[in-house]
Amino acid sequence: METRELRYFIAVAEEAHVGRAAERLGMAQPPLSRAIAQLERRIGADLFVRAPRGMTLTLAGETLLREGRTALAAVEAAERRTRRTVATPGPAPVVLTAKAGASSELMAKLLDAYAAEPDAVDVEVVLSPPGHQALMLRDGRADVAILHRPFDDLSGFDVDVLNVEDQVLILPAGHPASRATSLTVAEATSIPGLPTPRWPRLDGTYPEGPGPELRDLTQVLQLVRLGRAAIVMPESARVNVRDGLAVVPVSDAAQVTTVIAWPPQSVSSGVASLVRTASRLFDAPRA
Amino acid sequence: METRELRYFIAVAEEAHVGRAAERLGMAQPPLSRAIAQLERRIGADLFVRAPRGMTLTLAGETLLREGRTALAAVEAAERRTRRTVATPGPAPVVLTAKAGASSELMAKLLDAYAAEPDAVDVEVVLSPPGHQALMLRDGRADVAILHRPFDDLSGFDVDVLNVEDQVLILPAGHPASRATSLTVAEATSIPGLPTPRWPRLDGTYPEGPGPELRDLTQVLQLVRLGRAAIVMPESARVNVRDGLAVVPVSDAAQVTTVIAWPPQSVSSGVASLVRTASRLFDAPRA
DNA sequence: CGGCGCCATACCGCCCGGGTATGACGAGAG
DNA sequence: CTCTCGTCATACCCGGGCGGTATGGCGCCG
Repeated sequence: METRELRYFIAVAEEAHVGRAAERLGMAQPPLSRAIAQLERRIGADLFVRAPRGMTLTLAGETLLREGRTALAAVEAAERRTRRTVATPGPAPVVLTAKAGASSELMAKLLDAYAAEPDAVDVEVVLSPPGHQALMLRDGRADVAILHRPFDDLSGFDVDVLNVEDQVLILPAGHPASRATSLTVAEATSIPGLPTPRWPRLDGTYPEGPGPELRDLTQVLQLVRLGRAAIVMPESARVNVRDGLAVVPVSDAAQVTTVIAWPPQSVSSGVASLVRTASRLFDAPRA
Repeated sequence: METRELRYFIAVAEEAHVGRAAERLGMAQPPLSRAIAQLERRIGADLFVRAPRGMTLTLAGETLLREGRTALAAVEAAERRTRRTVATPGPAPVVLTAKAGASSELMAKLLDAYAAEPDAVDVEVVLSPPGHQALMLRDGRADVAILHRPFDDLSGFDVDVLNVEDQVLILPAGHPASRATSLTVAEATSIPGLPTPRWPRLDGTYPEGPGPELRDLTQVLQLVRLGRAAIVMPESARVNVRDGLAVVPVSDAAQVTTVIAWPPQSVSSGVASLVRTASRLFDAPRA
């Protein structure tokens, strides 16, 4: 199978529509139809069921979509890292990616401590939207990432645990519920008049639901301050809490684990020393 | 980058010789030369240094070889698993791979216990040469594997630890060294007249050294019995020890960890239940 | 029942990947 | 110093395949 075929397949699978997929790929519809048919013949299995409105995946198609995405990311990573190998004759800089607004205190400490190391190399920090960090690590755009269980998919990475914390509910100051000393998740997410905001999925669309659609932490906190929402977050988010906000522990929420993650078989000495610094600084239990 | 280009590059890199690589790929030399040159142009970096005798990798080339191998394996895995998804309409059978002769007792227990489970599916056991298990898992020929640290590269897999054990020296019965109650690695591998056998590397070639070249456990034990060799092995290999052999603990040898490993994002329910059975049966400390 | 939306088929042209023949170039032998 | 050999690169040709346009088949819906 060629990566071109894989790209075509993934486009059609994601759009569920040959015409739109062709447009996205910058080509005409018929050759794409033919390429998909050829792929199905070569694989020896139907990948789509042709419905009168678009196409949907078969079981085999779902397998290929899941595995093919990581495979394609691996190929892109190989190409990207090869390019970067030659670009810099000196010590290779390290690209670190993290979710904008999360673990900022921890990252500041890490970067300060690392810069003081004798073997430190340049660290380029890339703040990307929630959920994109793992993708960037998989396709070679980043060398190392700060990720959070259970939100990010850590599978396939080597990781070191940096921190484990509980979650809290952030809600408008003065709201009756803010007088509680502790809440359950069920209680926290069903307070009348304070719906849970919705975050965009990886493809930019929003899940269905009653809450407002939001894109970053600042927006959320502003909305909470206005008495229009409440949100459950790791307690390290307290550092962002100023006037107008109240915080209540959520007793039964999943613990959030902050990890530093890097691709297996990484040979970058910069990544290795950065990870070493992180483990020395934080080195939390493996919970 | 297309997988075809990647295959070509890997062939040339491994052979360090365009002519031989072309032969191995079943094509003529000139188009292969051209393909490599095109790849270098597209990547924007020299991958080889042209020497009068063959070609050697640059730094960028080494990166592409390392990352490209896993990427290519991922693409092949995607294709293979897609084929296998459709092949069987019923519950999907599971392919388990393990090193021939290793952990046989543990595997027997596991397979017996699993077969008795209510949700058990067919398990196809593939015994392959040492070191090939991880490859098979990476390229989709197997769904789950029994691996051994520190010998196998576990990076990128999800694992459960099943067993941790020390290593012992197996030597001819009656040999003076067999009267020792314990040996160090240095002592065990430098007994006059008892060289350590050499095992083939993944590509089938042998490392340099004084010991005999061998291919499987039976050969080794026979040679030891004949007084021509001695070998350090995990102590579970004692079950293979019969007349004519002696066993001495090796105090400072690395502990051997037996794990069950599977690809991340595996969705096979068969793999999941097999792993569950294994953890329940053995569930060793995570040392 | 007509029109529409969507995918498949038919057919064509051109690019590119593969083949053969040959050149360039450095190493080593004499 | 030169001849030869080994190795990779270049030149050139050919054919398959990929992408393009035009059009057909076929459910759905109005």
